[in-house]
Amino acid sequence: MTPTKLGGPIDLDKTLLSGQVFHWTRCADGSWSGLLGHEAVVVSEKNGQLILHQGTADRVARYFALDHPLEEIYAAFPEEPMSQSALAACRGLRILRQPRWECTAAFITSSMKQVAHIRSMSLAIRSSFGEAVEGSEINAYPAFEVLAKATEPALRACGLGYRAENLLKTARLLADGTIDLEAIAKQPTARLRQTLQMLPGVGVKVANCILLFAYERLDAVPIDTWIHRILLAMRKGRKGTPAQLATYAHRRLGPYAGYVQQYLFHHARMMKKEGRG
DNA sequence: CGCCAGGGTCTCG
DNA sequence: CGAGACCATGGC
Repeated sequence: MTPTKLGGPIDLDKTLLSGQVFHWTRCADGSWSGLLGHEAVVVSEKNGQLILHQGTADRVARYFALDHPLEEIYAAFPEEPMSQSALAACRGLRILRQPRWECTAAFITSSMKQVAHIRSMSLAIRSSFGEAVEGSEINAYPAFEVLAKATEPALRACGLGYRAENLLKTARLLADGTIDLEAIAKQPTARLRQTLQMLPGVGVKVANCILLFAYERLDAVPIDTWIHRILLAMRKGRKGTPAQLATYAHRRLGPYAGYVQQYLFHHARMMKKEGRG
């Protein structure tokens, strides 16, 4: 197809390398290939604009959240120095709108894992259980109905370790209709967080990742080890319970706290990578 | 090689 | 309620 300009501004590398999604692959020419469900997509970036090379324009534009009002979001960033330097370093990073199940499954496997290994687990699960997609190197993420029929050893063979049991139990809860990831989207955030935490392997941190990345709750703040350290630094080392830290994050990071959090997270990781050379 | 990773859950005091 | 142990695996 003829390359089409979809809009922007966007920083594609930062968006796809910031640890919110794990299956995209950067090609030698700088373009990115990935999947939206069962559709193969190829995109690139030119002058801060998203260029579509393969895929359905409106679906891709929605996935990359080109409608998020970045300037309004940036205006709501805290004046606080760490947030401002993260903003300066990560302009154009967008929070994607991911498929619910795929995002839920990926973050169930994420506990005590580095981003690189979450990716390898995702690819292994796709390879073992997913359907082939024409025009794509990788398979689609398997539906929960498919994983519900898998075995724990088969999931462990994908590198999941103790997380295999959680993913399997969650897939079975969804397959038997106990929870409907689409129907619960209309719940208010606090209740939706509680509902998600009914899934095995989903605690408050993973629930907040799912809220932010798959349910458009841009004020949700996942507090992992990185954000934990950053919040403690903002509080000048003053400690507190997880709930107190969450309340602090909410108040301090503002109405788009999830966006601020993602910029802080990505910026901190990139700084460490630079430090290693 | 030893440390730590986008944690959750259960048990104990 | 809060702290600690335990859970597998791989990158660095």
